[in-house]
Formats: sequence, structure tokens, C-alpha cells
Amino acid sequence: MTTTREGRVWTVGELADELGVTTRTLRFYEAEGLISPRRAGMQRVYGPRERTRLKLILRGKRFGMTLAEIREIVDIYDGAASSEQRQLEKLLARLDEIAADLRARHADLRRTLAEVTDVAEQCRTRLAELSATARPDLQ
Amino acid sequence: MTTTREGRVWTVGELADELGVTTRTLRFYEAEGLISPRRAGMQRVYGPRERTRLKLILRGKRFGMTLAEIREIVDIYDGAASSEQRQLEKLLARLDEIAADLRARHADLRRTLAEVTDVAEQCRTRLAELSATARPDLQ
DNA sequence: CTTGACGTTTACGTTAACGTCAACCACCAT
DNA sequence: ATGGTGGTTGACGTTAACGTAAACGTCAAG
Repeated sequence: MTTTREGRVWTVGELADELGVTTRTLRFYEAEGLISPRRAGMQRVYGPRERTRLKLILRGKRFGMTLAEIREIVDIYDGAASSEQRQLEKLLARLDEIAADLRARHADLRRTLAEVTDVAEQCRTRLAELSATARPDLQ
Repeated sequence: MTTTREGRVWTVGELADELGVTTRTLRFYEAEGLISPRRAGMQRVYGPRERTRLKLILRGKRFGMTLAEIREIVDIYDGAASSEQRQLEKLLARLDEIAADLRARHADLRRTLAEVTDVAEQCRTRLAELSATARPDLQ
């Protein structure tokens, strides 16, 4: 697609390709209210803003979040522009919850990674033993 | 339930409660071949082995893995007892893939956490400004 | 002895997150 | 004017991961 004074813009197909999803997915997210690209006539026009939003969404998916949870968060990010004190306090509280959750997941991942590398290590030593006994002539 | 020479054992209900899932889930996992508790007559008997397996499974779920992916891994863990060289090499290769994936997720999480805490920080400063202008009399 | 709390299987229902298909329009190249 | 490429809106299909309900067994308490 072309570029405008607003920076680069994308069509559905282009953005879907770049993000590794289908056009169906992008339209679905729009129907679910996760993104709302402008239109040029009938056609959807995605700007950098929609693009980063989508990246956030896909990252959330990689973490195993549901679209409902993701929607809650992106809505909150949008609300961050608000300057009403009450809004900001709600947002801040939610952000702290999310951060705590992320930290827990982070620790969880560390444990799992340690376990996996441990099993892999056992594998390697076992394989070393095997090759040693299989060729005793080599020493 | 009682304890035997094999250590603690659980009934479906007990274990489901402890793990925060329903009995339906445990039976479903069994039907899918993810666990295979012994029987005392008709009733299922879960030992420590099944318990740790289930914890692994649920951890995988928290990471957004499908049951199919999880099954592959737990099968591999079981196969780790094997002493056939070919098996061990396959297992090791898969473990390295998994470790790489976990490291990527780990980095991903770090980025996300950084972003979240950053937004939270902006929130806090904005709130501080608000309370400052709202009460100019306090200095 | 029946009531209630636990267990069992079988079977159908449900929800999320898309995939797939049909039927259509717009434009460009041959 | 025909075909190819890429866009549009429905509408229905699909899969994973259970939920829910029916219909039954079992055992201890009242």
C-alpha cells in the first residue's frame, strides 16, 4: 500500500502476512472490538497504531491469554490516555496485578527451563557413557 | 484417602481439589492418555507420580500449550528412562528445541514486564502531578 | 433402609477462535 | 470480455478442552 503523512499504512493482506496470521483473523479481531482500522471506501486501512496493537495482542496469545483477557488489557492501555484521577487509579491497580502475574509466570518459566536443561544434561551424560562402553577399544 | 508403603495416595476428588481442577478434567486427561492412575477395584488411585505429572501438565497449560504438545513432552519424559541410544538422541534434540522455545518466551516476558512497569510508572507520575495541582495549598 | 456423599461410565452440549466457502465488487493486464 | 488478484460481508463448519446430565454402584451415618 502507499504511505501517507500518517506514516506507513497496510492492507489486511499485507499486515496479515507480516504478522503471520490470516486476513480472517484480523477481521475477526475487529468484529470482537480488539482493533478498529479506518476505511478507505470499503477497504480496511491499518496504520502503525493498529499494527502495534496487534503485536500486543499476538504476544498475549503467545502467553496463553484468551482474547477476553487481552481485550481487557488493550482497553486499559487505551484508557491510559485519560487524565481522570479515578480512571488512572483503576488502571494502575490493574497494571500492578498484571505485573505480579507476569513475575509469577517468569519464575515459573525459570523453574521449567531449569528442569528441562537438567533432564537434557542427564541425557548427555548417559549418551557419553553409552559411547564409552560401546567402543572400549578407544581407551 | 489412606497412605500406603508407596507414600500418599489420593482419590480423584481430593487431587482435583488440591490442583484446582474438576474431576472431569482428571478423567479427561486419563482418557487422553496423559495419566494412568492405578485402580482399587473401580476407583482411581493417584500416587505422587501422577501428582507431579499433573503439575507438569497444568504448568504447560499455563504456558498456553495444547494438550497434544503436553502429551508429546510427558511421553518424552517417560521415554527418558530408555537406554537406547537412538531414543536418547531423539529425546535430547527435542529437549533442546523446547529449551530454546522457553528461553524465547522468557525474553518475551521480560520485555512485556518492562513495558507494563513502564506504563505503570507513567501512571504514578501523572497521578502525582494531579494531586499536586489539586492541592496547591499543600505547597 | 434410605439418604447422602463419594465414586463410575456414556453421551451429548458448549465455548473460543478461528477456517472455509459462497457470492459479490474493483481494478488491471492480456 | 476474460481472467487474475485482492478486497468485502455473511453464514456455516471445525477443533480443543472441557461442562453437564443421566443412570448407576458403594459404603457409612442416621
